[in-house]
Amino acid sequence: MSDHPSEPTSGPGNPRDTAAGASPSKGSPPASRHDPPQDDEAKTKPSLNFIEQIIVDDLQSGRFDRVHTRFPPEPNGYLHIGHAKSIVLNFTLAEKFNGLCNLRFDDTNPTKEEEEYVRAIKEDVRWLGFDWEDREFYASDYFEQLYEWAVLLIKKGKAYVCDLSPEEIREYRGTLTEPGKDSPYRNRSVEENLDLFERMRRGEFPDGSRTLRAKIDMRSPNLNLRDPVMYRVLHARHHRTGDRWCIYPTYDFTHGQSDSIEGITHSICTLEFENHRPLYDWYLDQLEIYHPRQIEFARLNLTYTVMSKRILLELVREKHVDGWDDPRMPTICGLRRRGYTPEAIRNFCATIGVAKFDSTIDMVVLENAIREDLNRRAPRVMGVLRPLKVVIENYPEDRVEELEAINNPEDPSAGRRKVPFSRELYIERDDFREDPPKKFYRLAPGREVRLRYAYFIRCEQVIKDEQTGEVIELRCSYDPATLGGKAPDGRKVKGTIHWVSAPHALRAEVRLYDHLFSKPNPLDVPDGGSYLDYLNPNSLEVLPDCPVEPSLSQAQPGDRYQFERLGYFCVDTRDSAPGKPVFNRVVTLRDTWAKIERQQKGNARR
RNA sequence: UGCCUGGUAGUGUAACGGUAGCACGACUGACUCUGGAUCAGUUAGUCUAGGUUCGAAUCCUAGCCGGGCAGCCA
Repeated sequence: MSDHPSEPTSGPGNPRDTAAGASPSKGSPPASRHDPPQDDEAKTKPSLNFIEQIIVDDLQSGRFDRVHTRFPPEPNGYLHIGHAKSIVLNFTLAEKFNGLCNLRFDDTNPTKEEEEYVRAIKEDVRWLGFDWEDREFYASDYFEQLYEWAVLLIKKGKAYVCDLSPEEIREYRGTLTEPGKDSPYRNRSVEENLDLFERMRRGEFPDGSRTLRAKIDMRSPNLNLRDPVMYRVLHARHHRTGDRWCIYPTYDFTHGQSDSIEGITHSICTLEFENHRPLYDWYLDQLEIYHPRQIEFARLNLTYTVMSKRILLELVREKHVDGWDDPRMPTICGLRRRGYTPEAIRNFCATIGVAKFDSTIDMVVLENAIREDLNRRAPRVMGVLRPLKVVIENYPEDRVEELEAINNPEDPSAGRRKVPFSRELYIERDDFREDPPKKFYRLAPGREVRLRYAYFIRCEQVIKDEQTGEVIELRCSYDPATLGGKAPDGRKVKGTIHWVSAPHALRAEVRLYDHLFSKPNPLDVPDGGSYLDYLNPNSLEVLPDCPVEPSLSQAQPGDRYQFERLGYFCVDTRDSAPGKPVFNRVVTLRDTWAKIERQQKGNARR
């Protein structure tokens, strides 16, 4: 990622020495020898997003002379596509301006965080293609420093130990429209506060009995400034610090200082922290340490899914999906298992842009991103999802031809392969209609179509199940002169369909996915309802036994293919077995016929 | 009723006081051994009302509408 001279980074326990001495208001950052960003690039490339614009301005004005960002997840769940937006933003911002981006875990709540999430988050960020080098940090590494800073604020008379219960704190806080009132413990002496806070650390008090609070302003119109809690008593084992602590700093007392310690220049975060910025600034000012600049952007929303970690957790715990990596989940690992590529996700993040306006991206934009990527790189194969048997009556019983097929028309270097052809084939049920509607170009009684890479065939006879009337087999004839798909007499066929030779077919399980939710915004529920009411009952369809061309016996877990005319499919990394592959449908191909059919039905109804 | 914040085609996103552009979608058409891909074209927008200005999406004022905030979550 970075081929430039490495930045003198600060590590945990090694706060920049310049930090404490820096003028707090200007927050003059530690010097670095980086070239300022290329102004010409900024000018020749006029379309900067608003964050890039701010950075360019900061660099020009001299507020900063380098760019250092960070991606700060809490390890309390798996990353989702919304996090991808933030990851891509932070890492590419650093890249564009020749700077650095840290990975920092904001692990200040031991009751919700786990080592497993840390592992998974690192895997996902790496998979997306980003490298934080040796800059893997943890807010928990700063606990001792944070404690000292808390003591400093007590000594300055800017923090106090409060004995109010959680309920009382809420009552004293006031409401959105009414001011709060001072805690009765607000004016304890510095000595008493110091003593109490130390004893909090020593574990003398039970959970929830006392807090350390900043002494700011109980009448502030910004509720975050009404004496916010800095430390709470929590006798919980932390995944990294073990039992070393029984008091933990709140996120608000941690985040800004962590960015400061790491010498972050631009702290990119989501909109809901806008109201917290004055508080972060207050801490930084009181502590007289280096100021990063916080910039808020709108988080990603996508139609037909949810981005809330809480809800995602619920879907997993209540088994509405098959784990965090269920291919229907918007998680990075879910998308990965589904068959999405990192490139597609990064392109997606690049195209959706970044702004302060709360917006919802249509799921088709994500789908288009993977289509575009896989169209370029996925080898084509033939597979039949819902087989209908075809017997070519004038084709010799024991004859087998090896026909040549193109692996990827978008990429000549992908080469060609042989596909066996014989008298008995499977075609897609959808490719036959006994009573074809207008504009249906495929097979019907008496009609001729082309079998891809093979011959023209004509449907001579339809065989049905006597009981049910269901079409079970087609009797066809082929024209030997049309091998390769062209008729010497110049006659044309409108349709080309895919097929698999029945005796040669490999059998595969295919999993068809659709939106997890049936409603564009599943969170938009009437009173008494739940997003669960909108879970799409058809989000997964399993086809256990699909004939696919024999070359697929070589497919490895994670391999992606285009099943011609159907969509892109990825060999499942969990359930696929040699000789019995399992394919996940990543996304369908654009389906013009389906659209026409929908319109026809729509018109009929009118 | 408080504070913060935002509003540009259907959906996103540019335009930095000087011709409202781009992408996706939708709709046409061309091409095609994938009804895929590709190519060409059409469609449609500055929340409202005032003001400043030769000129306003951009600056000012008022209004309207949306989002966030009352965890010892992040």
